[in-house]
Amino acid sequence: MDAIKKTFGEVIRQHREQQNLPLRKVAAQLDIDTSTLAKFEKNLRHPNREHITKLAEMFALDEQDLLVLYLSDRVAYDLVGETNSEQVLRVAEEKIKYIRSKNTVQGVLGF
Amino acid sequence: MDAIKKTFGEVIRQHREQQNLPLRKVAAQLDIDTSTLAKFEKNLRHPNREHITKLAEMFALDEQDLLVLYLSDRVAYDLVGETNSEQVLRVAEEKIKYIRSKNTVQGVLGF
DNA sequence: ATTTTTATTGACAATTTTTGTCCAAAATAT
DNA sequence: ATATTTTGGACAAAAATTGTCAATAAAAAT
Repeated sequence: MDAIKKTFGEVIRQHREQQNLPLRKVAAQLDIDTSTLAKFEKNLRHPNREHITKLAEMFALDEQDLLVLYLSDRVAYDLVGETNSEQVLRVAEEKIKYIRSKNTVQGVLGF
Repeated sequence: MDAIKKTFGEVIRQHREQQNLPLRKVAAQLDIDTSTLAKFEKNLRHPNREHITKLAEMFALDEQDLLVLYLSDRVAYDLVGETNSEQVLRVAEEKIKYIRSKNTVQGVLGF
């Protein structure tokens, strides 16, 4: 009920500190600069899928949960400045369902 | 109940055709190339806020509704490929509320 | 208290993405 | 048939994003 309110970066940092790992070590595993990881933790740079996967592994987190955390950050950030954000989310949900119901088959979508 | 399932581009085109306006005329008002407008209608290019405002004016649409239509397209497009899109939307909604409750004042957000 | 390690941050070049236009071809209307 | 409209690829320009470096600060260790 509170975890939901943490950002991707906050969660990553929390876990890293819990294990007393310096940026250096985690960054090494991700094959990135410590600076880049520091920015992930401050949400100043965006990790890619591979980064997310590796971070989930390292901290024994459910990858899907971590992905949801990350994606919801982005959506929230995009919409927090919009007055109608709730409506946007509701309409978006309907649209996603609708699009999926049409493209029952593969992944590529005309949209 | 069905309008929700239309994209921004589809709606714009619908209204333009209803009024028998060629791309040329609408594009002129927006001060863009006909080709650009054609792409807006096919969701191959993104209009900016000013474009949306002008389009709402031209077709006597509620600007906020049109904006919701446009933003929800983007969110839907971003998430339609994700298995956990519904969860993402729910978490995003909570986050938006949370962020707003913290930044009760102005617009700039640390995030 | 000094040294060593870690974290922070801005600046930067490189890459990627997005943008709008031009142009030629296709479609439609007159 | 001619004129008008629409389409879509290619393109350069602009904008956004990326990851690193390097200098600095902060923290921890000795």
